[in-house]
Amino acid sequence: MPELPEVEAVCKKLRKEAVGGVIAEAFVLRPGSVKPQYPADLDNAVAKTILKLERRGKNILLHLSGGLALRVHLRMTGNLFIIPDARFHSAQVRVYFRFRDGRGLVFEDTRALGRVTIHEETALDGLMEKIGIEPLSKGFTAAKLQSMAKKSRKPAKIFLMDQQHIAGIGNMYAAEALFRAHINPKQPIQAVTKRKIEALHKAILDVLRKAMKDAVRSYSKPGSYQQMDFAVYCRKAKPCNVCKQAIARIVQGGRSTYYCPACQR
DNA sequence: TCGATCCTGTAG
DNA sequence: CTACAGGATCGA
Repeated sequence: MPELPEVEAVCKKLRKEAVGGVIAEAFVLRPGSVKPQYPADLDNAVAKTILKLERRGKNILLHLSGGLALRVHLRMTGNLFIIPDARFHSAQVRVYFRFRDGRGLVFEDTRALGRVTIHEETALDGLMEKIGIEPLSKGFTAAKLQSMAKKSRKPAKIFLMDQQHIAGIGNMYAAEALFRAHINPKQPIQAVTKRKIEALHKAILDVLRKAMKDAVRSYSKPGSYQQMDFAVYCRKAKPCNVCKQAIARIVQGGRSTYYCPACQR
């Protein structure tokens, strides 16, 4: 489930507990979770201190001493958190680090689609260059969105989910933002009117900020993501809150898209 | 830009 | 049993 707000919530919680931690040992319980690297590469984290933790799009970056950084991507079902004793971790944990003080930094991931990789800081910069603008940053203005939209012929929904344009928006919040802005997900983003692009800009901010509050709240208990009240997402055939028309489900880029055919023309 | 792929779990 | 799940990447 994690999109930007959920990943941000994970980071907030983790930052307090993990920064300053010294890694004593790395354990790869599922080799696939560290691909395309070798499990042994994570051993390079041993004896390093976690200096700083940040989020970039949906990536969690743990900067270590010695010019290295861990990159964690939660994908669909991942979660990253601290446990008091590294020895007592759940069966779903794919990778974990034991701190010198005995605590565990664990990467739990039911579907095992997520990844934990280690990089030289310089190499990481290269990877992160491809990630688009942070939607909650100052630079993300309606004008900026407009200028990006003008250059893309992608359907609006696909455009929003493309991490190279805007970082951190996934399937749920893309659908919700488009609904609020009355934009048809199939419409080429290029062809969306300036007025609607402005509405979309506001919708993105509103949806993400709202979800951020929910996500932070829900993280008092680890392991579960809060869901906001969705207007269209996962509401196939249910009546639209605004016009009572049945919410439609279509497939775009192999993913479900939910929208109101009446409100989003 | 489409489809396959990486995985497991759950709902119908 | 099949369909579907909030993501990203790769090759055709």
